[in-house]
Amino acid sequence: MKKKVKITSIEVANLAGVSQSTVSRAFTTESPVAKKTREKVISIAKRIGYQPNAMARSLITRKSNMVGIVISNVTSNPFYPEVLDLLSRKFQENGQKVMLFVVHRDQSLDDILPQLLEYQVDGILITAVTLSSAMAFECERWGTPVTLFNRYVPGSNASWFCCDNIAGGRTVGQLFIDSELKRPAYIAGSENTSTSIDREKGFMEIMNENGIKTLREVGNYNYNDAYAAAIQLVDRPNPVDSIFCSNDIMAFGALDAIRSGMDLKVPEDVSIIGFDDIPMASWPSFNLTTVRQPVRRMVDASVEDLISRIKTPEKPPNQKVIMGEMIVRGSSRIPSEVSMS
Amino acid sequence: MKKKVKITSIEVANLAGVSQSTVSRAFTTESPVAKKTREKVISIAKRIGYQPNAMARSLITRKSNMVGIVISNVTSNPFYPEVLDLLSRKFQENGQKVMLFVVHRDQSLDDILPQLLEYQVDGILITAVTLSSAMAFECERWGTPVTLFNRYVPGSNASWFCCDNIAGGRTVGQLFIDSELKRPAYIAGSENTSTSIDREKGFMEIMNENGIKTLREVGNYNYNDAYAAAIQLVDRPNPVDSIFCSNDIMAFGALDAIRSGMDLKVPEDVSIIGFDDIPMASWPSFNLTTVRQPVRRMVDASVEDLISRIKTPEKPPNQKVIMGEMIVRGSSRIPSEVSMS
DNA sequence: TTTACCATTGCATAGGTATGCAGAATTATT
DNA sequence: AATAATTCTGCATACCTATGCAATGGTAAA
Repeated sequence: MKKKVKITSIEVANLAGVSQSTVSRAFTTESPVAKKTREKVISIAKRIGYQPNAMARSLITRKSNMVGIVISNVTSNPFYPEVLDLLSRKFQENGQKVMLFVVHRDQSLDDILPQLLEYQVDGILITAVTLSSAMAFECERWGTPVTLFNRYVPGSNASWFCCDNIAGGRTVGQLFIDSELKRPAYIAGSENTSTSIDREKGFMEIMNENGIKTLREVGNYNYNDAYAAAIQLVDRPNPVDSIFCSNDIMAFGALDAIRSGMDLKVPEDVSIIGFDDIPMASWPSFNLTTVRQPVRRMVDASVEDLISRIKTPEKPPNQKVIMGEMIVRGSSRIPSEVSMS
Repeated sequence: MKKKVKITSIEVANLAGVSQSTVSRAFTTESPVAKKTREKVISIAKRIGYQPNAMARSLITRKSNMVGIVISNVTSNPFYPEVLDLLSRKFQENGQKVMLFVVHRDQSLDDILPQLLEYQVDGILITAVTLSSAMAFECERWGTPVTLFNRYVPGSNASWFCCDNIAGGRTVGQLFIDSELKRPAYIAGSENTSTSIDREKGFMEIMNENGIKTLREVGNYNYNDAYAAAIQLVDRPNPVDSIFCSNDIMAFGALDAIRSGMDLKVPEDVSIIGFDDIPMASWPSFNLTTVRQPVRRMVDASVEDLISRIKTPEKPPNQKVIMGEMIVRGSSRIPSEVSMS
């Protein structure tokens, strides 16, 4: 339909009566060009619809101004769309384009990272996905900085920023104990994720310290599995009186299971606490007590880290744990005055 | 920390004792290379960690194998993360990388499209964002095909694929009428979106045909505004008995407003119907009657259209409307036998 | 054995921009 | 007005890979 002729800087140069170099310089802010010349070039460029070719530029500057974002669980947990939104916005503000990969369970990072490296991304941000140390090494060899969001890799020199999941788990446990709940349970997310493992660890620590036996089910970070798990925990001889779910979505599943499925009351019969504090948690239907992840700060820290390591490759990686905040709403019993020491 | 030396095809060539051309050909499936040579090259490449530079390749082939996805509402409506997930997966399956832009209300497409064109994307897919005809023209001039998902631009020659929003609105209206509801209302999304306008149009058509007066509020496609709007509609002398919300998230807001806010019953006092059928709609807490958008088919159609127009630029654009499906659940009164003709 | 033919390979160049260096044009200095 | 100091500009080249064309080698046909 249309002439597929790409307009190059040379044509602009010819029309403006200058050299190609000058056109190039006109489009680079710091380059030395007479103000008048630049204006002429820019105006002609606009008229004929010229735009610099980022590929050619990247080839020579060795900077693509692209970062790779690898993410998963975008549909199963509303927390991650929010993360993606914030990440993407922040990268844009810093002049970085985003190459996105949404990973599914049937895919491995090992197939995705090479594609990112092939496109010369300046850095890679990985969230909700576990990075193998082999791949971490591959990126290191390639000289591309990697930052993990809410995951970590022990051996590597990737940066990472996590919510303090262990502390979060402890806080929840402590709240249950202060509320004199005696039969707690934990519904795990996906078994091999550090987030679920750490939240469980903190929670169980507190329970062990207080000599309280704790049940455990697996909800795979999704609503339906958590719904079923909650039924298991309650529909038994010695039902639990409190459930800590490793994320909010599962907490909703548990809530619905307890209320609609079992026809019990929350928090009178069962206290339920989640993790994330996604926007829905504050909706009247759920009114969920939960641990708020400091998304903004985690995003800011991650992006700033990655960008600074792109600018200064010799910088060492950063690793930081950021505290969450307990948000008490109506789905959990409140500690009575008496029981508070 | 690391030597930032990029490994090029020339080094592989030297080590393998072949020319750079041969290395290049070894990495291109259809190129004529002796099987043995290719194996040697590949193995050496793997050993020293060589990967072709996609930028350089794109420069010469004039194909970036990247498409741009422009999206918004990623956090406010769970429908769009799902769309993004499916789109991204489908593009990946077709060997296209995705450059992502998440647009916010304070941003204009006019700033974003040039960035995509600068990076030589082979095509652009826009969803949840309105494209100005000026920008449509700009892409056309550049020779880059554009496909719209759930939006359309009257004048342009962009492709678009929409759910049949008018028909969806009519179906909802008809259901209310069959259920003998007499005081219906519509809660609009964002005023200037074609989706909200069309759903309203279909709904109002039916109401007008039946001579039923219909109230109207605006919910801006978000939970809180719809919550407030629903209160308005019910907390008044002559309260409504049925509400059609332009998407599911607003329907949840309306539900919570009616039940928690006003302490009324759904569907006994008020019937509520949404649009989208996001996964949450089937949760027991909501159990929402809604119009399911045929996401899969819309995604498949959009991606296939864009890819085919990338391969064959002279192909004319496609425009198609795809029917949704009414999913009846518990939030709406069911037509009695008697009232069915 | 000679000729024809096919499968591989290398050479040379193109794709569009950025940048060091040197020359040209302009301004400041005396 | 002449010279020195700046500011601009153009030339030539590099970035890395893909590909048309010609040359090479080898094999099959005669």
